[in-house]
Order: sequence, then C-alpha cells, then structure tokens
Amino acid sequence: MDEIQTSYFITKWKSQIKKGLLEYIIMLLLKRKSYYGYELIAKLKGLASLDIAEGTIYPLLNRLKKETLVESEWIEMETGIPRKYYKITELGLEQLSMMNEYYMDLNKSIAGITL
Amino acid sequence: MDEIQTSYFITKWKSQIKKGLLEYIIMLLLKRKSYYGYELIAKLKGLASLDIAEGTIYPLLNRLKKETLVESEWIEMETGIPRKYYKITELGLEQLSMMNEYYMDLNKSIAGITL
DNA sequence: ATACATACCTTGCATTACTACGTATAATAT
DNA sequence: ATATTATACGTAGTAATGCAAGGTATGTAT
Repeated sequence: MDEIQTSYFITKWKSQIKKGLLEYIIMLLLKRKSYYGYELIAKLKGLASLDIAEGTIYPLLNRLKKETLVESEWIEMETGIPRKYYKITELGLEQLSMMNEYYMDLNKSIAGITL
Repeated sequence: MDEIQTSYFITKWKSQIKKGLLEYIIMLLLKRKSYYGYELIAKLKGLASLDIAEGTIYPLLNRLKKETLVESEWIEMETGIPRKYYKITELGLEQLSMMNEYYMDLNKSIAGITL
C-alpha cells in the first residue's frame, strides 16, 4: 500500500465520508437535469475528483428508485448503447430540501469549530 | 414511525452521513481541547443537534486510539466518576489537515452544484 | 430505599462503498 | 476480419460503522 501520498486511514475515511454524502450529491445533480449511471461516474470525477465505482452507483440509483425519490427511463440512442436515464421525483425534491437544511446546519457547526 | 417530522429515509440518511463526518468533527474538537466520551455526546448535541449514541462514540474513540490518532488518560475527580480524557496526537493532527483539505474541496464542489 | 444522572463498555444488526466479476453492444485499432 | 477498448448495465460478497439494547459502576436527589 502506498503510504507516501495518503495513509490507509485516510483512504478508509474517504470511503466512509461518501456514505450519505454521495446520495446527497447525486440528488443535487439530478435536480438540475437527468443523468444516466455511467455519466454520473464521469461527472463526479470531473466535479469533485470523486472516484465512484460502478458497483456503488448502480445499487445507489436502484435504492433511490425503490424509495421513489427518482424514476428511470430507458433511452435508445441513434447510435451507441441504450441508456437508463434517472430524474428526480416530487418526493425526491421534498426530501432533498430536508437534506439541504440538515447539511447546511451541519456545515455551519463545523465551520464554527474550525474558526 | 413518525412520518410527520422526518421520514424513514431521512432518518436513515442522517445516520449514514455521520459515517466519516463524525470522525472528522470529533478530531476537530479534540484539536481545540481534551474531551471525555460522555462530554462529547453532550457537546455534539449542543453544537450541531447531532444525537450520538454511546454505542457510537466509545467504539469510535477506541478506533482512533488504536490508530494512534488520539491518546487517552484517566482523570480522577475529587468528586464524581473518573473520566477518560482524549487528546489528539501529532499523527492525528497530520491526518486531520488532510481531512480538512479533502472536506473543503468537497464542499466547494457541492456549493458549485447548489448555485 | 428508590430513582435518576453520570461515565464507561460490548454484542449484534442494518446499511452502504467497494472489489471483482459478469453480460452485452459499439467503436476503434491492427 | 479480428482483437481490443470504451460504453453501459448489473450482481455477490466483503469491510466498515452508526445504533439499539444491554451491561457495570458510582454519585446524587427524593
């Protein structure tokens, strides 16, 4: 294991901090526009240097769908492989606003400590 | 289940978002001064309305100790039950600065979406 | 005495990111 | 033509962690 750049602890921690936060970020993105899974992986990498595995994103999207926070639709392309696009639902927007509030409060508190 | 204030999804999500973030917040607090476990629970509740169970805080502190990011010391009081105080180590401070950097970057990205 | 608050701890469960693998089609290079 | 890579979806099993529920012990208030 490379102990030069990042320790094992940090690697583990980065993985842990994604739990919950990733769900939040993805719903934030889906509020803007529809995405398909593979696209989200690239988007997250470009946006926040977040390396998300496929084994993470697809189960996550299926969980959100099962809770009817998002819905999906297969889109056939003129060329290329069909894509399953996800968009946020009304319920999803409601939940997202609660997540927003909670996250903002949390951040204020953290900023308060860091001062 | 009370579906009035917070849904089951939000309850579950709040639990998930603590993973990683809690470790970070506690290390931030320990950078300031020493705390004992029971005190941290009260502090987190007052600071950020974070309800942390004892079954969360004690294993967490023991994990940090095992990785030598914090160290502990029993303090006997003139009155009352002895307390185990935790303080951050040099290694802990190093790791914390990396966590700081990662979290700040992540926040900037999230703020970018929210705009 | 009884109850509650303080202060520490452990066990088992639920949830979730990730590794590793599988499937299939399209595009590109040799 | 054939092989390789990229695209695009998925699942199974593992590791990590918050939490409910329980335990132990001391101090304080009724």
